[in-house]
Amino acid sequence: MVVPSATGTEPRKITINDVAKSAGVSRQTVSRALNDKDEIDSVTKQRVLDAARALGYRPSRFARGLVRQDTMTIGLVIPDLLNPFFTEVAAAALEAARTRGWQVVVYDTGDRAEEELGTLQVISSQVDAVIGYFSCPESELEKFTRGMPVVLIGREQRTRFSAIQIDGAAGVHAAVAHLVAQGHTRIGMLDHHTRAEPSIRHEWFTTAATAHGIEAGLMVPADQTADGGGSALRELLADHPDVTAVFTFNDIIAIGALREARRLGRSIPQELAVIGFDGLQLGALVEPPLTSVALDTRRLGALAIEQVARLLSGEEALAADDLVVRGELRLSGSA
Amino acid sequence: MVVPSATGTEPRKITINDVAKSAGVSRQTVSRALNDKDEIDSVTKQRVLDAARALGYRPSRFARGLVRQDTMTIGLVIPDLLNPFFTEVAAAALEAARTRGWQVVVYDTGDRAEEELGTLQVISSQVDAVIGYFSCPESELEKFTRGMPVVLIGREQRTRFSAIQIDGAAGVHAAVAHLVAQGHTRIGMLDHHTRAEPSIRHEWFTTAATAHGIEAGLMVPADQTADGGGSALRELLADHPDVTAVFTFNDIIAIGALREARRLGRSIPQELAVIGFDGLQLGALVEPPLTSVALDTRRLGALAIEQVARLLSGEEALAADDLVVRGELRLSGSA
DNA sequence: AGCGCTCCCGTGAGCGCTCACGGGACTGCT
DNA sequence: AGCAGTCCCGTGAGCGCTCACGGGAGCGCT
Repeated sequence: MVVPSATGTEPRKITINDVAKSAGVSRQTVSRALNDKDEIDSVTKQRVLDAARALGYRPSRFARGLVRQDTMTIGLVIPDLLNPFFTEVAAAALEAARTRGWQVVVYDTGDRAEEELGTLQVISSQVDAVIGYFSCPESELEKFTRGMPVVLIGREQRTRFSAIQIDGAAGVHAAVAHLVAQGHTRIGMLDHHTRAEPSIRHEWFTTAATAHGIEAGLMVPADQTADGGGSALRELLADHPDVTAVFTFNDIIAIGALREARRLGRSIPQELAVIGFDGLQLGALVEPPLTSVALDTRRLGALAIEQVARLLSGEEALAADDLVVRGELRLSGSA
Repeated sequence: MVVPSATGTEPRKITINDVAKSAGVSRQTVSRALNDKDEIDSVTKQRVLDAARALGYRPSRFARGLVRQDTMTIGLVIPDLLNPFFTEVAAAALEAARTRGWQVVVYDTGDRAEEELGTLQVISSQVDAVIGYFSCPESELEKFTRGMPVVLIGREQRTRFSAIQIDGAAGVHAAVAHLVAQGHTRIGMLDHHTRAEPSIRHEWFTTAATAHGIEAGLMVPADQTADGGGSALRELLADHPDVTAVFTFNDIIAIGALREARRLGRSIPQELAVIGFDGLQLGALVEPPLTSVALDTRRLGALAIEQVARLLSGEEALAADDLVVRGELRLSGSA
């Protein structure tokens, strides 16, 4: 019952030897009691357990980990846990890791690319592998992860690392096809506000659009927030009032656009159809529910963990072609 | 450049001694090179670094942790990362932990109370402290966390553990006051669907309601989902068509109610005012934006980490009265 | 009595690393 | 030449734990 808390004085760590001495046995016997091993008398075992409890003993995970090489800890690095997409990815990774009994240390870089390197440096000496969504150049990544399995998420270009690729080409094509079938001919896109070049999702959009013989130049960059989506939509409609449908970089932007459309008095989907990307659960909460090119985030997490497992065990790693999550059009109320 | 991956054969761990041998120095010199210590020639240092890289050496966190007692890892146990409230709590805790250079291992029990014990058992030998939202009885908690600092979140009754208390009394009072000021007299509540007794939030509501001289008996239990909120609202309105305002257990339920109200053709807030609880960021995404009794989740996370720090260092712990996060009415479009 | 067996328990070794110390080689000074 | 001082580098010890082994005590059997 008495848990001796360190009261300002030297909180010397209680070791297995202290317990052994207190119980009048050897450290090995203590170890046996604690780990539920066989070769121990049940009376002795209870005595040891009591002593351990009385002293407030807790085994050192370091010492144990040093001798038993079984605990696996992987680091999950994401830009922003509050971004629902990454929340879903994280939840999926946690779930997949749990089935293997792995620990997951989560690092949120707060959308600051410069934090990535610091995080990576810390991480590199704390985990057995890394799963993450990085924006820093590959060379930097490589520098801090020497010899450690790394699985990237949503990295567009092929790298020397494993990467779970997100392929939305077919899904976006289906989305545009759907809009065209509904009679839309003027379709805009609210892209992600990247520095220079448009996103790969924009590429998918333009290919799909031209394949359907419609103009694909109606693009406005948007901040990756609901507000960003809203103002981008306003901007788009101001320049091109004849636009009747928009495809967005992701669901957050789409939801912002949805909200803005309502404020502008445009009914959805009659006067403006909206299709997002990601397929967040969140999309079902807004009204009307969001049509989206959905990603299977659970599969994404499972794939990442699976690949880490293979890299770690030296098994044959999954080929790049198997590490793909494809977007799939999920029809709902907004288009 | 060559990173010798374990190719099916015995993936023997490369130790500091291997690097030392390869570089023709002692292990201590290797340690010096890797840890950026002083007493080493820069040429030697480079040679060691090259050797380490060539061998794909990565220091063992266990061995390092065993001798340097500085890395702190805390476990964060939450029922469901996909529940936005817990996402915010987790993000806040991560942020607060980061400023201290602590690692955070996240465990998602998937809303299954029986998982809590298993998780706790694993956790108890893997982290230095636990922050979590548990539903299991205190006695069970105690059994698995002997001698380990534990900080609970939102635990209603006082326990022998530290707990960050959520006090919504004043906020809920303000919410009811606001509704009354708007002329509402028939105010319902969509409570959390607990087993037996109503939630403490419901208590706050009834006290606030009776204080304003209005009937507080209009309660319907709801699943903690948007759909749950929707059907609970439908049920409430079916039984009591004269209800013009609802207070909900949390924002998710409120958002579901909002959606359902729209479907029923009730305009918000004119024909139905809705006030939620939690103050999720999510509330700003729906239309109209949600009025809510908001919790400062960042403060919640910071408090939890702060308390853990004190428990860990043996400093004087924060008193229960300081470990309170108070709900505050945040007015928005829905009421 | 002697053997083998089971049931407990303890001892040495070692996991991979860092800390404290010691000591050689070289410099510059008296 | 002799000495202190600086700059490197290596050696023992030990962090706290588990594994492999050895061995004593007690039993029943031939």
